[in-house]
Amino acid sequence: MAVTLADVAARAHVSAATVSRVLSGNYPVAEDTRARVLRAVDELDYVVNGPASALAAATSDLVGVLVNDVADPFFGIIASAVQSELGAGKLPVVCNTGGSPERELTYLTLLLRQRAAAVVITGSAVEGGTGEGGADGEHAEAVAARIRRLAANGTRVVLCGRPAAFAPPGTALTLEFDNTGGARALTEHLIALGHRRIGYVAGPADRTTTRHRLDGHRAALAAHGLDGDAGRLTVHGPYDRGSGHAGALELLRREPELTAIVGANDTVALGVGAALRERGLSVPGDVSVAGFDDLPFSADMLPSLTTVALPLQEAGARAARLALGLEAAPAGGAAVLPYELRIRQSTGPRRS
Amino acid sequence: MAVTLADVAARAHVSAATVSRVLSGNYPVAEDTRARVLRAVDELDYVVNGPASALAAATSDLVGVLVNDVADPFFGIIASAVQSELGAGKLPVVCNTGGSPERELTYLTLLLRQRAAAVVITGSAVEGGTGEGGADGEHAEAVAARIRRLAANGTRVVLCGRPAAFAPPGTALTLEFDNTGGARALTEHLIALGHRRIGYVAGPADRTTTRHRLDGHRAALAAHGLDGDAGRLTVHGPYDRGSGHAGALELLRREPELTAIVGANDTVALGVGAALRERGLSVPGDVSVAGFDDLPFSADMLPSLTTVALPLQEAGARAARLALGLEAAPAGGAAVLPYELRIRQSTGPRRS
DNA sequence: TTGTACGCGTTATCAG
DNA sequence: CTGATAACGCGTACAA
Repeated sequence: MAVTLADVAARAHVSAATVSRVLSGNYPVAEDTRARVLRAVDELDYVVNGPASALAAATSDLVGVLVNDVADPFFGIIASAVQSELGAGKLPVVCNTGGSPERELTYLTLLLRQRAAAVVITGSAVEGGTGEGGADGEHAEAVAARIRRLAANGTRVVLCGRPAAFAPPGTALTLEFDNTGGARALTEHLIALGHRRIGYVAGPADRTTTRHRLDGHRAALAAHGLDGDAGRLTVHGPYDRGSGHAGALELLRREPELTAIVGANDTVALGVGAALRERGLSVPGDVSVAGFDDLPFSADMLPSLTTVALPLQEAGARAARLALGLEAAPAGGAAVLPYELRIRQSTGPRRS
Repeated sequence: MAVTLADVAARAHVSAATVSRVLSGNYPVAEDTRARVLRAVDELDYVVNGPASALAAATSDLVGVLVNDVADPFFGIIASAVQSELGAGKLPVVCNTGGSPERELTYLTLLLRQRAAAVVITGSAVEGGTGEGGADGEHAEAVAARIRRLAANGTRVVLCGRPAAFAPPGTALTLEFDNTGGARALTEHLIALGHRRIGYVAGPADRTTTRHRLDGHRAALAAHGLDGDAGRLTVHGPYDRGSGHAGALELLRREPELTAIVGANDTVALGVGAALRERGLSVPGDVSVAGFDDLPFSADMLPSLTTVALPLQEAGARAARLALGLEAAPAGGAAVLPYELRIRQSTGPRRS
């Protein structure tokens, strides 16, 4: 890695400054000079020193992408879309936080250290104990502080799937999913099918996404006077298959007359379905099952899963464009992305 | 971002060099001095300038991870494992190459520019037209050249799921999957069940993984004198659901008497199953179906999918350790990871 | 349009 | 164990 700007400059008989300008492309340079420089670059197989230019320019071409876990298709799809939209030139630094605010903080600091050009924070936030919908837990405060600092440094911050309230006003752009609307539509669908005792296997109680989806579910129930039992018919657990399995069993224990179970997401619904099968219950004959997210495999389940589709890909791509400043900020700095109810075979009329 | 090493030094009444040593931790510093420095760091909320230190130290703490597409669980799982094993401090730069050698080259160059500490290259390679098992296409040459340069720069290179032949000798460590062995075992399983006419929906013809899996399949067939028809009973396509769907239909057209179809991977098998159902064929009653990779959803399909499990997580974690130099290199610089045949419900005795 | 010269914030070498 | 000081390689006012 011996060849530097100076070497190229010498070979092209120009100054280092000129080479820099040719490579940056943001400054007028005579055509023949440029050609000479480019040839020298090629002949020497010169590769820019990223850290050096980042130091001098005070910004790198790294873009941080915080996700719970890339192995989870929900995040994998978003991360993939971000990365694709970034195009060559920008490099996505994908960080698994596992949903832990501490690790979020750690990575945000690391990204701050790298002078990242932008940061996309995906996934739900952990809510503080006291606030309701606000961002006032101590961790939320710390994360907000980091975001403020990032923004002050010129790093663009985009929240994707997290309420705008979790970043100080004016420091970030936000893309939210309509979790409440989707959940409500889903439960309305079940109620329309005649279901009255509907179980809900929710995510961890302290996540915003969990609460929003639950809010939508409860709103639908309340609209039909069915919310009296809501507390008893709700169990919490992580957003995984095991939680759906255990949750379904627990719900059935609490209320054998259940005719429908909603999973906090598709993966949970998968576990719910498996538990039901083990119990000898048919889906949707005995019990209807529904999920959320519409991950790729959901349509291929048997029976295919009724769920709520979220524009994950679009969200990621748009987040990337916002992060690069290629797209105008949405009005008010935040946009809500639409959901789409996907009624498939796992839900049907209530058993008589 | 005004606060620098010098500011901290001033506050702690020491030199910048001392602060640097305290923060790097790789140099003896008096206990009280260290405490004073640490306090100053804390009080000023100092954050190291990554690019600056990368420039001075000639290496960053970025680790490149090249994958086909993180949205694909196969790669998502590996990437996630790499990232988790990296721990805080190292940042994973995840690059989607879409399997394209050009983009692989582009990202490798970008990583070279960043002075990445290490690079993990996952996924199969594209084979040159002339060679057989070698790495002599022009693209392969170019990629090899980049790898050589990376290695020369001190960047550790780890190939994960790609033959060692695709990196110049001594420049990279390799973790390979036993695709051939797994494929052979899978087809042996089908043959043992009585199947004689077995279709195969393979991946793109020019990928090493495709060839290796096909080799294993053919070897099993040959061992039982069933390879006469192999060419006719094989179709190629991308590693996706649509390919499995179309492939199954085409195979059925070519040979209506087919009693089993193997997909190049689980996603392809999903498509195969869907096509079969549409044709009114039952699985495994009429036709047995098998996949490869054992992705998370495979066990939950109905019928659950017989497949070959690969230690994706372990591979990613180990690749990360090799990349960090935390684990001794395997003998000969390359290790082959074991597969595990997972016999489930999608395969059964040949219909009579 | 091109060259000069300095600064970016760290690390590492070399004294002390 | 600690302090100067010289790189590290590039961007960019400023000058020509």
